[in-house]
Amino acid sequence: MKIATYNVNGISARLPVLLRWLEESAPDVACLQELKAPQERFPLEAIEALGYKAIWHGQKSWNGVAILSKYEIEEVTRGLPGDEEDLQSRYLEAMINGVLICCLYLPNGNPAPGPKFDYKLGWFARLISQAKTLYDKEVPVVITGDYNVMPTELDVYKPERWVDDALFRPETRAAFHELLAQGWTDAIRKLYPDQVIYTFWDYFRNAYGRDAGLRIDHFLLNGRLAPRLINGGVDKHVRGWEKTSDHAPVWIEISKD
DNA sequence: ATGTCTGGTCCCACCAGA
Repeated sequence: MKIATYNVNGISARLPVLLRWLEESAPDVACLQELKAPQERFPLEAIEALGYKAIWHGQKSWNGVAILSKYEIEEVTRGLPGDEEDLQSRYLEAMINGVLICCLYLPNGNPAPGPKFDYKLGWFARLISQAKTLYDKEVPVVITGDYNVMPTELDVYKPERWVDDALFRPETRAAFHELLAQGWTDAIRKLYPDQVIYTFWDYFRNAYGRDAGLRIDHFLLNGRLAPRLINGGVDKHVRGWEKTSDHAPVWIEISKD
C-alpha cells in the first residue's frame, strides 16, 4: 500500500500538476493540504476520473485538506478535536484498507512570537493530545501531512538562519519531539537516518535550483504500523514542473500486514 | 529586508498569507 502526502498550494491552480503526479506516482492514498478552495470548488470529477474516491474539508481562501484513495474511505474525524472555536480546515481522519489515515496541515505560525505562533503551539498541543489517543489504538495508524516543522538541523539547508522562524524555533521542535516521544516513528528519517532530505523549497531566490530546502512534510507511524514500513521517498522532480507547488510529494510503502 | 506565488476584493491594482 502506497501512501503519499502533498501540499498542493491551491488545488485549482495546481490541478494539472496534481493529476499528472497522481497518474505518474499512482499512490493508493494521497493526503493533500492547502486546497485554498471552498468546499464546493473541489475538483471531484477530475480526481474520480483517475480512479480515486475522495473526502475533503475545504475553506475559502486558505487551508483545506483532502484524502484521496483507490480504496473505500470511511471518514472518522473532521477537524482537530479540542477547540470548538477553531474553524480552520486543517485535519481529517479516515479508515482506509485497515489503516487509520490522519491528514493534517499544521499552522505555519509566522511571525513569531505573536498570535499566529500562539495558535500554532495551541494546535500542536491539541495534536499531541489527539495523537496520544491514536497511538494506543488496536489498529495501524499514520499521521501525515505538512507539519511546518523541521525536526532537526539536518532538515534545514542553513539552520542558523531559521532559529527565529516559527518552523524551527525551540518551542516548535520541542513540541514535535514531545509528539515523537509517545513512540511514533518518523518514517522518512527511519529509512534514511543520515541523508539530507527536503520536501519544500520556497519560491524565492531560486531555492529549488540551489537545493535550499526544508523537510517539513512527515509520516508518523504508530507501533502497529512501523514494522510494516518497506520504502519511502520524495518525488523531488515534481517541484521542478511548471506551475508547481512549493512542496514536493512524499510517499511511503507499507506491507500488507 | 528581500524574494515569488495564489486567491480575494475591488475595480483594472492592490493586499494577506505562506
